[in-house]
Amino acid sequence: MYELVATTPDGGVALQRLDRAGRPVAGPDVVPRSRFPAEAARIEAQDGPRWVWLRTGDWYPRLLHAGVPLGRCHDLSLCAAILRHSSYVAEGQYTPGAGVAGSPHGAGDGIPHRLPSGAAPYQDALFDEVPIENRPAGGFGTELLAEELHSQLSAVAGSPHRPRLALLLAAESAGALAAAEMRHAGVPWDATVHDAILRDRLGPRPVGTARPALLEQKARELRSLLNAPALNPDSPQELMRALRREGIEAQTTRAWELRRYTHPAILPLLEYKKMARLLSAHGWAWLDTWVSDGRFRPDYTVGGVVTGRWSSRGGGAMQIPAEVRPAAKARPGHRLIVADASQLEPRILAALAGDSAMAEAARDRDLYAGIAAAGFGGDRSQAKVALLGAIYGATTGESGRLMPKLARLYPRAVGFVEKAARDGERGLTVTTHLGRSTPPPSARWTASQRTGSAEEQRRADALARERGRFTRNFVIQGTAAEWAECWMAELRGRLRGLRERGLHAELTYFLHDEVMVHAEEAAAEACAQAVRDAARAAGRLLFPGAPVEFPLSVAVVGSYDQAK
DNA sequence: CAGTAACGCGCG
DNA sequence: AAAGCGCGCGTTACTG
Repeated sequence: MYELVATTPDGGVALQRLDRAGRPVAGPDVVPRSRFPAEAARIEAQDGPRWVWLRTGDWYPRLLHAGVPLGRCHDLSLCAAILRHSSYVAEGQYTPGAGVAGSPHGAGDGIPHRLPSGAAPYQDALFDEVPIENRPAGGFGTELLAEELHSQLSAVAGSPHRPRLALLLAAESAGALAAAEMRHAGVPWDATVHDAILRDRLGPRPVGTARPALLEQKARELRSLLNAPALNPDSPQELMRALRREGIEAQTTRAWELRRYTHPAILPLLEYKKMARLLSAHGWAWLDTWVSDGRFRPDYTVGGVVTGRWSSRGGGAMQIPAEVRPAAKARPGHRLIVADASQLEPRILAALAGDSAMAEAARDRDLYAGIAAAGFGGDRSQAKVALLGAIYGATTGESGRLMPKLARLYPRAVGFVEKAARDGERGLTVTTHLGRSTPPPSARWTASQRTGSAEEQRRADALARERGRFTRNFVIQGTAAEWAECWMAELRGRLRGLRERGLHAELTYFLHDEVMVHAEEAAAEACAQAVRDAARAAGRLLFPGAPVEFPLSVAVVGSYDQAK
């Protein structure tokens, strides 16, 4: 059973029960906005329907604020974005927003969907294309949304991969709930610990925009060592000129390039860059802006990456550097359960390709060691470089040289990624295990492939290879994201069960192949077990019966830095 | 002067 | 060491 939520022209909330096919079973009930949380709580307690709405972010945060968590939903916008490109949906079977009168889709005027220029260009807001004058006053009501749901469900029902596609839409929607819940909970963040780290590395917080004392000291040291009394080390141009005068012919001021030179100024310069980075990216300004009430609350964008990975906005939630992780600290009486999937992407490759030899090697907890033992004379680093090269499409260097060897060892796995690469180079789309496809190549890309001059041909070939590397990686990264989203969805349900037993435990952070749970001491071990159970369940959901396992490393710790 | 591109570096 | 994939974001440098 579905419970549809929509806005009414006068700003109220329309709630309507739909059957399993997405058809209304009764007329909508309208409640004032203020009564929505209480009404939602009542309906949720009654039979826990699958809630349906245009965007989870429009409704769920205020329910969480009112203390009304929900179990399941169907996020029409996220599901539309998947179905729109999916190769698991037959051509012409589904058009996003086709039910909207006057929309470019409905009118059939041939206007291609423009990608909205938002933070997440791959994630369409369903009705963004509808001209303002054609939008129903007060928003999109139950009729339009019910029709959209029905057409999405029909697309799934008619798919040759119905179970996979249904799983993907359910997982993506569960992800949307989890994203709102994690923002609501926030990562417990100890500003005192963070400040202590900054003081230790940079000196006390300066007034205004002055450099902190230790950073200024480092700048003075640099000016002296480079014989450049007026040097501003923050300016790449000034820095480059100063380095040149000292005979350092670096092409860029990147740390890895500078490291190749031996000059007394190099080490202090690298230290300066590290310190300056800490200050600008995770200094006091970051703390002021993104941490409040002892919590860091990033805004996750589900499906924000073309592969289906999430992105985030605000505070760089997916780039928390190791340096400041001690500040992510469990509250008194609580613990953090931090878990990550070990070597997820190569394991996904073994499962996707059905490569039993690779799966056999992956039975080792350390997959790279297993593969090294099987064919790289026990050299783990060689095995790792070779495998990552296969997943990313390396052609040069050590990784490129090892490819033939890897291909002899695991012809099915290597053949699988090679096919994805060749398809991409030819302009085809490729698809993850559960059914997320790449968008078709851009018109510019396609035009570039019909070329004349030798110079244009070279450029076209380079673009084709570039797209091949993208599609090669897409199937792996995208399927890994699906596993991780199923893992999180399973975990979310299990944590709910713990809370019903009176144990406080909340999902607080998610990063590609890693989760963090904040739980009271008494619940910590049960959480760790829930995390492991959820991973097994995710493996069975994606690859039923496959001999591939997805081991985790799980740490129960006081602060984030203590994990791993 | 505002908007944008390029750079550089953090994460998986 | 980086390379080969995917991101966000702060700063500097440039453009209109």
